[in-house]
Amino acid sequence: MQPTRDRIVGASAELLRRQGYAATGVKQIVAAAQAPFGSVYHFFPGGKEQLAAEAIRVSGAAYGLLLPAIFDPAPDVVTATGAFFAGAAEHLRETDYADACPIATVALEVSSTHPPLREACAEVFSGWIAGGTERFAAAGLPEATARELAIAMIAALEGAFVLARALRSTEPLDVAGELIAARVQAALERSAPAD
Amino acid sequence: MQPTRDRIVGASAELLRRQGYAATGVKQIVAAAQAPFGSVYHFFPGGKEQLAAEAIRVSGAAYGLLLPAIFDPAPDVVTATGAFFAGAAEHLRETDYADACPIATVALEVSSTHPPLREACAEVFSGWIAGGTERFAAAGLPEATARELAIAMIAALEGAFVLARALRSTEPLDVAGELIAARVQAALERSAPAD
DNA sequence: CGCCTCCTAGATAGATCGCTCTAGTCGCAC
DNA sequence: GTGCGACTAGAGCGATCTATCTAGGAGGCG
Repeated sequence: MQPTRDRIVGASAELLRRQGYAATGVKQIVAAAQAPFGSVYHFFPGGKEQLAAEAIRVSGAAYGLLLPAIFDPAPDVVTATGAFFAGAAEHLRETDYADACPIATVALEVSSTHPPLREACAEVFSGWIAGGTERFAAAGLPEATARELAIAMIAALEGAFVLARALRSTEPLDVAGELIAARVQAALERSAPAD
Repeated sequence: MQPTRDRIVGASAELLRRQGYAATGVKQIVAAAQAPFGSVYHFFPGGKEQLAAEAIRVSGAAYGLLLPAIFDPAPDVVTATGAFFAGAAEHLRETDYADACPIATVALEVSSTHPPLREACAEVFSGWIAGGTERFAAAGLPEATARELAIAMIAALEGAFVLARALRSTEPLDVAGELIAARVQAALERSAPAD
């Protein structure tokens, strides 16, 4: 079994992803993690907030690894972009529309009320944007265009997740994925017309 | 002063938008609405959940009115699309990144835990999609294309809100707005090449 | 062996949660 | 005036929340 601390962080990340910060109790976390209650405050003297901040950073970093995992082995960035959305749609369907973005729920919930958690979310998003920018730039796009596409891709994914979970349909993910992939293609053609 | 019932719904909508469902207490709602506690359970025998469902529907419908308000007087749909995102960005800045989508926070929070609230959110989103489809179709686009653009527009807006609130920047809204407007333009050119 | 540190274990405090309940006020119909 | 329904008003219930507290077990080191 994983060490207690890791189990606590892992269980927190999963619960935060599904139900958000306020609705997730410390008791619920320790029950899911099969950990003693006191251990939470031993490892995280800052309490629930510190634990949530770490869970956000850890699960955000883990989710960010999907970028290289999907983009690097793909034949081209357009295919990779499409696969990115398709994979998200599949995972969402498999988990009965529960597992979308690991941090978006918390991000919206706490942005105006818990500055440390907002900052943790901001760091994660910035990391994703940097990762996406890197991939698009590696495909030959100018830095500024690459960054815009990365932001647009992540925004489209997040928004499609919102619609998909509420509507219980992957249509938004399909539509958004196609649109972003088309945009990436168009940008590539524009930046290197004589391919 | 507005009737008590309306003040309760209004205060609920505002608090739900900013902090979500779980973090918003009934006591906090009546304090903000300057209403007696008992009135909540007089008007909403279903309790907090029923109240939240109505607040979602009301504020969702109100937000949906932005679509005709912006699209109908605009010279063309491309300009309107841009203005839609620009207006959202301005409002977000004005409220110190507190007021974004009135229902997205709740939508993510409750989609897997409170079916009646998920359904209320789904109805609102469906209404917005229908409204957007109508506008794009009126501009001459085929029904299917219009619907895809409407979904993409709303998804991009929602996702940009998530990023913007966390990052405390309107850059995602600017980028997403430009991308969607360009996509609308491209669709128009494709469907009526000999303008 | 004794000692120290790290971690487990959970009882418990104090505040807050959603909600119920009773009592009272107000305006309108007759 | 009298009666009635609609609404106001908030005390208080049981449950649950986060966080603290004390006590003990496990293992390394002298």
